[in-house]
Amino acid sequence: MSKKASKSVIKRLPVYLRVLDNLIRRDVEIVSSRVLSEETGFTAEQIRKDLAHFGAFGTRGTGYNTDYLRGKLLRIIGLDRQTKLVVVGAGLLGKALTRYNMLKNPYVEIVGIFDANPAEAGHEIGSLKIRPVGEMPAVIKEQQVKVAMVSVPAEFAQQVVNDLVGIGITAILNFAPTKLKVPEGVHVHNADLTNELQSLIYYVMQDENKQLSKLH
Amino acid sequence: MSKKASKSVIKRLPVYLRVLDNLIRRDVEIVSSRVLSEETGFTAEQIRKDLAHFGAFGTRGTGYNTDYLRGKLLRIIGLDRQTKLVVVGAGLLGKALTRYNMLKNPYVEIVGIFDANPAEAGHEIGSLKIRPVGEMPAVIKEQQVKVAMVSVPAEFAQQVVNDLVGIGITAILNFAPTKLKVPEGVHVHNADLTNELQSLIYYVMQDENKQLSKLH
DNA sequence: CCGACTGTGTTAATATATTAACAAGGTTGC
DNA sequence: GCAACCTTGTTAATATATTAACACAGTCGG
Repeated sequence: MSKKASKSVIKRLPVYLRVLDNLIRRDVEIVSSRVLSEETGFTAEQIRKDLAHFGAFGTRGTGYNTDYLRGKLLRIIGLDRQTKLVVVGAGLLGKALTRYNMLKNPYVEIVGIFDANPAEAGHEIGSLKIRPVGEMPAVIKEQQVKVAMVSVPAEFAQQVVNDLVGIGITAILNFAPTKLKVPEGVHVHNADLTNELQSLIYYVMQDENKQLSKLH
Repeated sequence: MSKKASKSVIKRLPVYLRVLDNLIRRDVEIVSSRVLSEETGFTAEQIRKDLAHFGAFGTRGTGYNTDYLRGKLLRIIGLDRQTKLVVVGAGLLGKALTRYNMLKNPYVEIVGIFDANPAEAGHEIGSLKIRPVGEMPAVIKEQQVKVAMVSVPAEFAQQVVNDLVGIGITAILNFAPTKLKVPEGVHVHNADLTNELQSLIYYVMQDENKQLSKLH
């Protein structure tokens, strides 16, 4: 354990958490790194090493107690208390993100979804009303929200983010296909869906070229 | 150049492409690795190295011709011909993905969006009608589609993917929060939006803990 | 045409991440 | 309570990725 965990490790923790949630739902009480490997796609060695960064959570000869490990992971990631967040941009993607997290992600609480288009305001997603962006600062300040998901068109993203940072947001999950400039200390994770698709296409094309060259 | 490019490099190529598209739209003809660095967030050294994997595309003392480099990147990624793809699952996310790519991603052509729910069938996204999944095999086979985006609920994802692979799909962008089992040779990229959010929260909590410990 | 400058492409050095190997701890059956 | 068997946690070896350094090629002003 001890020395700080690297980015790659942190990215895998939520995967472990999800698998544990599923195992617990199926009343599995003990799990080995090998089974976790099958469920996650990462190697068993890597999983053991990842977990060892934060402590010794398993029992030699047996494996990991699912419930106990889940609790530890929640604490490590910081999900042991519900994180409040807002969604900016109530297009199809913003709505999808909001509804999905409300229904399926118990570790976060969406306290507001906002849109610049007044026509959207008033529409409901689950029990949550879409509100005009003008009301956003008050909500974020009052509830001391730190995390925002941004799903506005690329051309508005930087301005929106400037505003968010100005009223106390320190972490942004950015779905707009654009590089955001933020002050030191503000975290931005980019979730550019087009990039994922395009790099996937690279591998498809590699295969096709390989097939073609075999014909010679 | 020569020896094959690594995954990390491939993931950055679409970012370069997007930035180049933007520069060309603004009639910028020449760009240096330093400017690309500002626009992408990657270091200039890394950008030069990435591009050098595939050839020498720049001019020393000057920089890169935007139009020329864009053409090279398209060819490298495999986007020089429109890639056909299907979307399976016409929930909010599936609709968002479909509409976004139809409007903003000229490098792919969505040839069908399918949903198991008959109530969805007939609804239109842009000019594309949502169709029942029963019609999916015919479309994929006739048009020889190789790439699919899967945005169905997690519990159906594996079955859907089995079907897709059976009718010729070799690359899948998976939005369902589940590990997919696929035969050798089929590419799966996972775009789990919850994971991104949760690892972001990790960093927020790290900061907050740091703040707290400062008070002592 | 020459010297100062700019920015690429390549090679070397460093850091990060993954894989492998194994010792130590724990369990189970007899 | 001992022997055979598991599975973790740790340390060592390997591979990948990033950063730094710089030689080389081209431009520009005079």
